[in-house]
This record gives sequence, structure tokens and C-alpha cells, in this order.
Amino acid sequence: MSDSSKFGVQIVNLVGSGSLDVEMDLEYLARDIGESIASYDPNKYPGMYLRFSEDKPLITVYRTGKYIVVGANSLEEAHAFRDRFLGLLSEMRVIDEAKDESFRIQNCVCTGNLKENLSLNALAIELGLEKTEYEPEQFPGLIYRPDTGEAVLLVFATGKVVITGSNTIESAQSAFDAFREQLDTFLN
DNA sequence: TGAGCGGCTCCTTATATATCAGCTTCGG
DNA sequence: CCGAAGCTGATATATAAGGAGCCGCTCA
Repeated sequence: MSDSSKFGVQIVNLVGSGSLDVEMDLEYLARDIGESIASYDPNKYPGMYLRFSEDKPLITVYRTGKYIVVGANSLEEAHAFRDRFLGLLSEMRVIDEAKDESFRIQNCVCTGNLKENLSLNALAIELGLEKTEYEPEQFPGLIYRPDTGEAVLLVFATGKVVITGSNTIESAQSAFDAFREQLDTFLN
């Protein structure tokens, strides 16, 4: 168990989306909600942005009733801000009840740390050139795409790792664990 | 030949990670 | 006035979303 706490991954960003199946008048909604929370500039981007507090998740709402929540660093926070958004729309009578069964986490971005410096050139060969991309002149990290397809890992020479593309923290953790196992065989 | 349509790419947002170039600012 | 130091914005990753623009293809 000490292994998983020592090499546990941390959520740094969650992206979730849902659909309310209601056509929205974003111009009207943005005005009614107020510019302390809402911002909408259709010439710049078709979505309306809602930010309830600084350094907190951002919600982007579309004309079609579809929306995305980005920037939460826990499942609880993502759901709390979705609920706040649904509550607001419910109060404004845009939707009947503050519920949305369609909401799903689409991307869970995590960080991990191997606590060990790596030679990325050697690692690229070990992991297999068809699964890795490493062009230090383009980007300092090695990009590793495991066969499972459940995540993509960005590996840095410092041993720090970014795990992205999975939709649960569990699959991000298992992708990181599998990568660490590969690394152990490589180092020994 | 031109209209129309489908598919594709880019834009925007968050976030960690690291490395470069280019720019500003400051001290001696 | 020049070097150093600091800061900013690019580079790349995933993901949802709607719209603009572009390219190629088909059909009249």
C-alpha cells in the first residue's frame, strides 16, 4: 500500500460535458446572469463562459444546450460546479429541474512522479519507437502512448509525468502503474 | 462551370510538465 | 550602455463544444 501512496497520481484538471437538450438564448442569458459571472462574445467564440469564482472551474455553454466544465481538480468540485450551474438555470426557469444524467467526465489530467531522473533517449528505444515520440527540439517531454489506449503519458527527464486522456482517476493510475512496471524491467 | 455538400482543421478553455526564443527591466 | 535576470509566449498532450473557413468531390 505504501507503493500506491508513494506513486499515487494527482488530479490537476477534469473536463466534463453534458447536454440539457434545450435551445439557449445566450445573448439574453449572459445579460441576465451579469458580467461578473457570464461573458459572451459570439464574434470571438460561439460559447458563453460562466465563472462563479476566480481560480475555479469554467463552464462553457452553447446555443444547443450542451455545456462543458473545465478546471476542477476533484470529482466533487466538478460536480459541485455543474450543480451550481444547473441550479442557476433552474432558478431562471430555463430548465425544469437542476438535474442532468448525461453529464460525464471526458478527460482526467493527472500528474505522477517517478522520483528518479531518466534518459529519455534510452527510454524511447526501450518503450518502442512506434509507441513513443521524443523530439527534444520540439518539446522537452517524451510522449508515450501505451497499447491499452486508456491514456497518453508525457514523461520528463526529471521523472515527472503527466497522464492525460483517461476518463477516470483509476484508469489514469493504472496507466501510470503499468508504465512504472515497464520502467522497472528497463532499469533492471 | 458552378453550386452545394461533406469532411477536415483551427479557434477557445483548463491543467500539469520543461525548454526554447524574444522581450522588458534593472543594476552597475 | 550593456549584461544579466526575469517574464511571456510559443512548443506538445487530452477532451468536450459550435462556428468559420478551406478543400475536394459530385451532380446538374
